This record gives sequence, C-alpha cells and structure tokens, in this order.
Amino acid sequence: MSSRPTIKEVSKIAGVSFKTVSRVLNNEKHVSEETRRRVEEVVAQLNFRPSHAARTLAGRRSFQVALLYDNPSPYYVFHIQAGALERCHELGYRLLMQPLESGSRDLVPDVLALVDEAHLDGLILSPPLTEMPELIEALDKRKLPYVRIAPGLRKDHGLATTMDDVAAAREITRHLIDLGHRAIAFLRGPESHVSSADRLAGYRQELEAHGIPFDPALVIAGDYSFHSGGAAARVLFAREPRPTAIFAGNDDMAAGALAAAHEADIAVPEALSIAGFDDSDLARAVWPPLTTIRQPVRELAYAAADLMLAGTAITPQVMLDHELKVRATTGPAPKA
Amino acid sequence: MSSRPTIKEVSKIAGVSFKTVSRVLNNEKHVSEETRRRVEEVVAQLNFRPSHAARTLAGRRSFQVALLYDNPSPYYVFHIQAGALERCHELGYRLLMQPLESGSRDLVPDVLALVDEAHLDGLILSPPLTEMPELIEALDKRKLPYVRIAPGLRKDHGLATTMDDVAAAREITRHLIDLGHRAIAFLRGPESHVSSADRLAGYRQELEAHGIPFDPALVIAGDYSFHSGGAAARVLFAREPRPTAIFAGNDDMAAGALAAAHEADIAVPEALSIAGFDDSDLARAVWPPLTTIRQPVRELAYAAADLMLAGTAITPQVMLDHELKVRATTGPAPKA
DNA sequence: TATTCGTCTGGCAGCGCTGTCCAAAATCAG
DNA sequence: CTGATTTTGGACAGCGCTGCCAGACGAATA
Repeated sequence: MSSRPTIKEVSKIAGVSFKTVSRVLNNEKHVSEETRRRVEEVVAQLNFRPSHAARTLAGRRSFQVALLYDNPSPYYVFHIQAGALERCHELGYRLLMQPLESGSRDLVPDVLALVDEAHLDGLILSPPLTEMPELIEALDKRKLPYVRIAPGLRKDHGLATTMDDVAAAREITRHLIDLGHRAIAFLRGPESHVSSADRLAGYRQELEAHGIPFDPALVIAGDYSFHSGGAAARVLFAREPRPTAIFAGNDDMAAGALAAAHEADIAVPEALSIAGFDDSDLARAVWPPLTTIRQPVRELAYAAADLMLAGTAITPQVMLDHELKVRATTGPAPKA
Repeated sequence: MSSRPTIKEVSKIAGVSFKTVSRVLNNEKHVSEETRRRVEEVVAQLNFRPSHAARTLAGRRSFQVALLYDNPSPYYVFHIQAGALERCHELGYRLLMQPLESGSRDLVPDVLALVDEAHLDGLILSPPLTEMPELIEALDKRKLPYVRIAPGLRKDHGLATTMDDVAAAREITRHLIDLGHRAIAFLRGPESHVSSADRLAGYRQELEAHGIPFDPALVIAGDYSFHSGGAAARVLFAREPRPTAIFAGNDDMAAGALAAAHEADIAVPEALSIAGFDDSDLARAVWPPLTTIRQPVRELAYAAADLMLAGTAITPQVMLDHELKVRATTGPAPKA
C-alpha cells in the first residue's frame, strides 16, 4: 500500500505549519487568501485526503451519521438510502447503513454500541424504527441528534420529515368513490407500521364524508407483503356480494391482490378496481399498471438528512407532497 | 453526550494495564484465562466499546471495507448489500456503501480518495464496476485487496465470486426448445454489463446444439430496464412471423415484454412464452409469474466478503449455483 | 546449578489530526 | 509615534487505541 501523504507533508511542501493546513481543510478563518490558495494547490497536487479516523479522534465531531432501517422492501430501502446518502455527501458527512431487527431485545444497546464505536454525530430513523419508544427515549437521554422519517407516533416530537398519509388515503378513496364505488375494501399493513393506521383513518374519513358507512368487515389485515395481498384478496373474492374496489395499504399488497384477481379471472379494472400506495417499481411493472399514491421516499430521506445536519428548515417537522397517480387498475364501478 | 468509557478506565477498574485490556479486546494470546475473564466482565459491565477511529489510527487495519455499486436495480443492490453486510458483520468488519457512476471521469480518483480517507482494508466490486480496467489496474498497483462479484471480463483475475451465466442461459434456452419453440428472441442488456454477453453466448450455443441456426435479427438490444423490454417486445410483435418465445436478459426487461404482450393482447404463455433472468421480486409479482433463472445475488455477495476477509475458499474464484425456476410465462409453442 | 526458553504483563511511542494557547506581524486609534 | 487591537500562523498536548520492546516469572533443558 503506497503510503498516503499526511498533513505534515503537505505543510512542508506548502511552506507553512501543519496547523495552517488543518485550518484550510476545515475552512476556518484567519488564513490569508494567498496562503489558502497555496495550500489548496499542494493538496490537489498530492491528492491528499485527510484521515477520517484522525479527524474523528482528535475533533469533537466524526462527520458520520447512520441510517437505521428494518424494512423488507428493496425499493423502499434503496430510495431511502439514496436520498440520505445524497444529502450527507453534499454536506461532507459519511452515512453508515444499519439494518436492524425492530423486534430484537438488544435493539437499543446495539444502536448505542454503534453510536459509541463510530462516534456518530446523529441518526436517521426510518419506519418502523421510528415508533420504538425505548429507542427514542434512549436517544433523547443521550442527547444524540436524530431525525425520524415518516414517524407515525408522536409526530410533533423532535425532528421529522413526513407526508400526509391521512390526506393521501382520502384522495385515493375519493378517487374510487368518484368512480362510483361504494363497497371498497381496505388492506391494511402490519401494526408496527403506524402509517398503515393513518391510511386506514383517511380511508374511513373519506368514506364517512361521503355518507358511506364504514364497514369493519371490509378491512383485512396484511403485512405489506405481496403474498398477504393475495391472501386478503381471496378472502374478499369469496364474499357475496364482492367489493368492487380494493385499496391496498401499499403496492406490494396491491400487486398481490391484482395477481389473485388474474388468477380468479376477475377483470381489472372492469369488474374490480385496485389501488395501491407508494408508487414503487412494481406499480409500473404489473399489468395493468397500478393506480397508486406517489410517496416521496427519496425526498423524505434527503430532507431528513438536511434537517439534522444543515437545519435549513425553520420548523422541526417538514411535510412533503404526495401525488395521486391514476393509472389503469381503477375504473368505473361495474353496474350492479 | 454522556462521555463513553475508554480503555484506560476499563483497565483501572479491572486492575490491569490498559495494554492488557487491548489484548483481551483483540483476542490476542498471552493473557491468562483469569485476567481475560476479569477484563471481559468489566467491559460488559461498563458497556465499553472500543473507538473504531482510534483503532484505525493506531493499528495497521481499519476493519472497514466498501461495497462499490452502480446499479439502478433496487432489488439487486438491496441483496448485494444484505449479503456483504452479513458476512462483514460476522467477521467484525464495517461495510461502507458507495454508489458510483461508472461513466464518471473521476471514478478512479474518487475510489482512491475513499480508500485513503477511510483507510479501507479492501473493496467489493459489483457489476458493472467489475469491468473497469482502469479501476482494476489502480487497485492492483495499490496492492489493495478486492473481490469482484460476477465479473464478466478477466474472470480468472484476482478474487471473484461468480455464477455460470453461459450455462444458465443454455438451460433456459433448452427449456424453451424442449417446449417446442424454434423462433426464440433474445433481449440483451447494455454493453457495460458483460453478463449480458455471456447470456447471449449461452443462448446461441444451446440453439446451435439443437441444430437451430442463430438469427441475429432475433437479438434486440435493451438496457436492462422495464421500459426497454417493452420497446424491444413491440419491435418483435411487428414481425411476421412473430417469434413464439422471448428470452430476456433480466427480469425487468421480461416484465416489460410481458406488459407489452398484455397490451397487444397476446396471450402468455399460450401464444407467446417469456423467460427472464434473476428471479427478482418482479418475477413473482407480475402475472403470470415469470419463468426465470434464480441468480444467487445475496450469496454471491456473502461469498465475496468471505473470500476477501476470511479467505476460506481454496480457490480464488468461487462459483455458485443458479436454478431454473419454471413458472407460468412459458408453455408449449403454439401450433404453426 | 546455570542457561535457555516460553508465557504473561506493563511501558511507551506514535498513528494524523483538532483544540487551545501564544507569538509575531499587520492594522488601527489617539 | 506609541499603544491597543486584529489578523495570521506556529507550538504543543492529546484524542484512544495498537505495535514494539522489555521485564518478570516459572518451566524446561543442558
């Protein structure tokens, strides 16, 4: 391994003390323009990169944060990572990826261990880790900065980026109602994901706003998986009369329901409308393409990193817009 | 931030020198059982975690490696990460995720900068970064350990984990031929992904092994995207006679072709068979479920990390098994 | 018994930076 | 022109560990 240059070598060549080089690297003041330029030249020429480990050890900050997640969806994780990574990179921070098991007994100690080991400057939490009270408390007690992405509980606590799940669910429900549907089923996600309860609430509110009574029998529990969507749909298909529309709490379950409909030879959207939530890759890959809500996953993560590291926003909670994507799985309700 | 304990505090409480604590932490020998136990007790009790930064700075190794990728597929990236992360974690290494742009002029300098900054002990490369000659050369020159996952070029160079793309493509082609198909189209991926050329070679070999002449007109170039699969399929649909089967170089393109078939009202698999490659999430989410090759993505990454860090395998190149997954998009060729 | 060896332990330098304090030079005020 | 202030740059300690060396001790060998 060809030995990398150090700050001292840079300083020697530039003809200044190594402390001055440090000042230039950290963009501190009290360095003349002329000196700064000279140092920067040498840095570029030597291709010098300060040792992250040394900065961490010597300084108060590590310029490292971690993204904690426990989500089985590649789509979701990929985009959360991409958004957070982008903002961290722009701000000169390194982002550590930390998949976790939210059910684990050791969740809190494990996170704290990571924080200590890596001297973390902060933490980005994504659902469902946003809802773990012990974790939140531990971080608060430690006074460790953190942001939550799309928290379901205690939405006004600390830093958070969110979207309006209730309003989005109302929109998609209204879309279905406007198409003439009255018997609309809702496929909810796991309890641990509070977003799913919000979506249920929006569904219910919109129904009632249109004078359609809420029927608990039309709400089927799933776990956000493709498989559970299919299972739930088959339960509904056995009912008489069959609901004319299904609103699934996420795209995976909607795709599962859609596949089940194909299997049962139920025409979509002619005989059955299906709507999802997320606008994941799946939404465009299935046939017909799925009507869904575009959730700004990547942007939520970008904004979260920004909120924690740059603190650009005035309010501790930022809400981003969603968008109803009407595609081809929803259509007019069939004539009874 | 409550100040974390240091190795010195541990040593004071345990009544040994801090050097001895260091020995225990690093599992070095020349520590009596008794002493070791005592130190470990104190470590557990204080919840002590050694500072990664300090170990990196003081020692020869950083226990950090990076995973480099430039792949738009959430599915692929997620599983590559998961596999590599798992093995790294088991071996006490930290894994940094580094998305890159393989087209970038600064690719090599950027990677080298990361290596320096983070004192990386090694690098895991995934396609298409496995095929960048400048990168490989730079790493070789630096004598930096690295593994390539599924390299297409120079497969016998250095450490690598692979699967047999040629054989897999032959299998799936044979499956199609066995079903009576003769006019089989192949949707190839982008040039940068050499795997796609291997799959084409396998397709061609198997065709010729069965006495079916290879027809270049049946090979359509795509870019591994859903969209390009649809576009390619539409080109084929305009042909007379239409091919009876399509073998797509990956699942995304297969899904695109499938959607195009639905759109053109071509029954799958009755009038057209479609096969993919990867066995990604999509393969089971589309309708009908896709016949494809299961690519052991996660295992490839796991083995790659193992190869580089533990060096368990005897050979520098490890090949893992694929599996033909016959599902519902392939069926007997229609009677002419 | 004298000598070598292996096992266990501690001392100390130093990894490459940042934080703090201090000195010299440049600028300003009176 | 002197003294006070600001700007600029250097000296030095020390962050929390690991690497290397040396010393103490008991066991094995000559």
